[in-house]
Amino acid sequence: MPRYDPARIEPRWQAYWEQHQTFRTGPYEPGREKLYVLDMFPYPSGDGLHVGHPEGYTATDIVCRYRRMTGHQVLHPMGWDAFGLPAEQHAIRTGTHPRETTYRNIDTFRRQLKMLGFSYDWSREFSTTDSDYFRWTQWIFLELFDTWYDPDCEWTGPDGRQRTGRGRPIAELAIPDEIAAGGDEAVRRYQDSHRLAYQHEAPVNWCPALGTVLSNEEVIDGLSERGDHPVERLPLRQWMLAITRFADRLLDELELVDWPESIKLSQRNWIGRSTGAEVDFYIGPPETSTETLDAGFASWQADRTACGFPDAAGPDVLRVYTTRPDTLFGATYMVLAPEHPFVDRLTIDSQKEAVSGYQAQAAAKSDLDRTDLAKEKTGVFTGSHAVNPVNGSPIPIWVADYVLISYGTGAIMAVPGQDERDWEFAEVFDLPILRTVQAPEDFQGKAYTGDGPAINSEFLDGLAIDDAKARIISHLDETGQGTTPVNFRLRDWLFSRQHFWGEPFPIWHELDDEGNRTGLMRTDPDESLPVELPENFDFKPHGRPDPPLEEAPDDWLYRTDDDGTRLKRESNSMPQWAGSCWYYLRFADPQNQERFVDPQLEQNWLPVDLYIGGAEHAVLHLLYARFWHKVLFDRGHLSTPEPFGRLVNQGMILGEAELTGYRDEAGDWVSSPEIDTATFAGESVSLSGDEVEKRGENFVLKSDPGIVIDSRAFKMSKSRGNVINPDDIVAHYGADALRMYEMFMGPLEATKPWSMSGVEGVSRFLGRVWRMITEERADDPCPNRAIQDVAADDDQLRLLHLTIKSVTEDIEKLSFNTAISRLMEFTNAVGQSDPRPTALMEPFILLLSPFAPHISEELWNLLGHESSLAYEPWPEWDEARLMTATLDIPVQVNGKLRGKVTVASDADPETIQAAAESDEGVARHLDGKTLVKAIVIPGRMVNFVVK
RNA sequence: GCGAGAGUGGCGGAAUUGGCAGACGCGCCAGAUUUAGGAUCUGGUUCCCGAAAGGGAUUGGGGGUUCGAAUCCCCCCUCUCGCACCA
Repeated sequence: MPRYDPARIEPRWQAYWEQHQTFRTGPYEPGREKLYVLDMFPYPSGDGLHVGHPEGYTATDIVCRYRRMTGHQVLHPMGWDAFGLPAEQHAIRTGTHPRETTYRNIDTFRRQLKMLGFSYDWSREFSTTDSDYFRWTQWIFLELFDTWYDPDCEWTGPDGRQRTGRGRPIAELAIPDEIAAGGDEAVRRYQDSHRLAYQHEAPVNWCPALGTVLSNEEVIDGLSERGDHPVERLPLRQWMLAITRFADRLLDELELVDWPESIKLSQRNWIGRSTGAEVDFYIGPPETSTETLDAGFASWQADRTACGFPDAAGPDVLRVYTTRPDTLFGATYMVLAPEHPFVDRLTIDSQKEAVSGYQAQAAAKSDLDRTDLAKEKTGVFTGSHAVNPVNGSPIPIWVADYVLISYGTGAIMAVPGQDERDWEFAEVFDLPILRTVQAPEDFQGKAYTGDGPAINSEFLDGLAIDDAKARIISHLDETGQGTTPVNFRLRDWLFSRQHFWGEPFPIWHELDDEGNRTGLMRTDPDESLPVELPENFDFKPHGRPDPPLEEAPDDWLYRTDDDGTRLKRESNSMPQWAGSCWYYLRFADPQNQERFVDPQLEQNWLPVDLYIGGAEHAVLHLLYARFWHKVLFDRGHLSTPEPFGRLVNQGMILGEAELTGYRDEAGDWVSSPEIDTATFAGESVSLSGDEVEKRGENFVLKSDPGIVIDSRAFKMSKSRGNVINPDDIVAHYGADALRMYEMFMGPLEATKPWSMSGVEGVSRFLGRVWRMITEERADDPCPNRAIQDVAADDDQLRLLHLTIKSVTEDIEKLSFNTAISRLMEFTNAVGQSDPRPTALMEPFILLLSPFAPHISEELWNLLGHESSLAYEPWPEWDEARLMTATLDIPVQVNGKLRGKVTVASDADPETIQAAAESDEGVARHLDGKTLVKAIVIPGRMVNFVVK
């Protein structure tokens, strides 16, 4: 008597699929519709799969299985984003090589995914840590290194779209004569300064106690997350990628993709394009004092009017960026970021101590501390002044950390009258405030940032903001004191890490006689790639901020080139993002030894048609991947301008809902809204469902209904102890039940709480399906004797066709929860009927198969089919079969439902109205009233309006 | 603070896009089967009044448009998720 036993049938079909290579994508067939469906690249962590993974993976699997049955050629690969810190930290703790840990974790992940029955083409699997893969990651880095961005290049891509601006080979960069005159080395340095991959000093979080560099997330309040050790900010030579050069392209071409608006918006905000003005404030040549400042101003202005606004700010001016040039007359002081190069020079002797102290303080703070915690504005006066270019008045120059060196020019003109931050600062330090926009009479606040006529602004007075901006910009332009650049919030991408477990850079630094870097570089030739990580060396922290690879064996770290130049290998490694930036390309051609992807295969399979993953990658991964894609596109390696067509974010799965009550120190219950979580010192008590009841909006304690109880679901976390392990669910209920439950929980994109009894519900459904098809009481598996080759009746056929239609349409909408409920309705209706026509059961199994493939294969097989149903044609529905002879039509009187009438489905309005009026329940409500209007919508409803 | 999304039974969620609110599942209640438990099957289950027939209320709250609103418009409240001194 075989019951539904997933533990028996699931491994069997998994083995069958593997043996028969059922889901291997064959050679691309021209003319047949293709579908490339991709899951976001998982990091194979040591904890194994969590229940969030199967959510997206099941969704994509359903689409793929469905599309194979509709005749599409489907590309559905899986691989591993396996470089990264956890394996390295594990290695430092245990001495196990990260490679070993990584490949062991991959084995676990692969086993778990196979256990869930996903239809990946495993022959395409790879890991970012495979040298055969990172060889091409390094090659792409060399392409970036070999590319400069020509903002003026007008061209039409293979996609037919016209663009201005293109990444071009560095050899095509025009060398100015004065550079060429400086010789070969000058030319090389000039080229290096234009490459998309370049070097730059950038601060890192150096923790001397741990002897390692930490990421921003690992630093909390200036202390290390592990061990609370102090963290310093140190400038270090780093690699940067000039993603900002592509900012406009990344922004504009968002219109080419089918992504959720919210994700597009996040990207737009992250790129943060703003147009404003750069304005130069005269400070005089070095050594100018406040007394002598005035003297040079007039002649400087005259020079500028004659020569115009220079590209680079000279030593005699402070250049600021502002989006509100119309408020220039209200600029009553200036502020420099503590890191601004002019700070030292502008600080007068008596202020030196205060200023350098302030700079040191700012350097110690992380970016987070400087923003989040700095409620009260801080700063120091340099003692120097600059001249406001529109009215010639000297204004003080301050240093404050509310101005960031990395945005705009690192200096601002402060307009406290129209800027809240500047107002706050002016209040603290008692600086003058001048309103230059007329606030409305009822305006109560401090700084006024709204629109209004300009005041106290001479030739701008009376103009609204936009007009005033235009007017002042043309004035600044004419006098050579300002210009209108575009600014981005987006920064260039810090592309190096001081870690061992990442891709090495294919870069060599030239050394001088003393063994110091000259700043000149050479690259590893393409054919010598990959650059492997060194073997046999201790990757433990060596106690200095520079990368662990600095301690690599000399034969890895040094060599002498043919011309006798001593070279030292780049010792930084690439960040984890690198490998995930292009993996979707490699899947189209994973074994290619000649290229990163064959151009024909790229054209065949790209772009990704459906990309599903968590919203945590809304900005960075998607932006970085788009950036690399565009560089490769510009360089002629790709035919598609965007990597991902349709993007869907799966929602988070929370832990099971919890009911929590609170008791104070005395042990008395306290209502949850009365509790201030920050100060509450009592205990929280977990309650069961029968201890509480619903009263109005809230849950309250049954024993004391005055006490309000918290009811909510929390994010799964080890510390909360509410983590669900997919292995346990599979062991208990089977993979099909887990897959179906995760799809049945609610809409794919919604955040939703886990429910163990929900899993049981779905598992019971699979049991009903099993009994509908099989004879449970027989000793060996055999079809249920109610299943017979008889004709289905009209009602059954209507239900079948309705189910086919709904399930098909729901899958296409990714509305899996409603598709499953349709399948349930079907079994509820025919699961007990006898006989059960084969012609009903077989299409049903096919409809079920994308969701619960194992049980479906088993039942299909039981009904006498020799081979897998994976490529059976998907059932089709017949609209004519959906029609019924009669329809129940609701009848309303004054909008309230008062009855229902059954009429022929093709009845005309008069017939329907007559039937409605004669309905007993309706007639009662019409009786004695005047009929004002009758609305009859055939096939839908009737509404009588009466008085 | 700014931005986005969401508020529907005891719970997760449906609702053809303006036309029978609560599909489907969980939970609960009753019945059948069973020595019993489990499993299974059948029926019921938004709330209130009522023995019933029936009636009333109801999609976070308030207002509006409409014959008709969960759905469209305005105001407010709550929750979740991003971003956060970007000049």
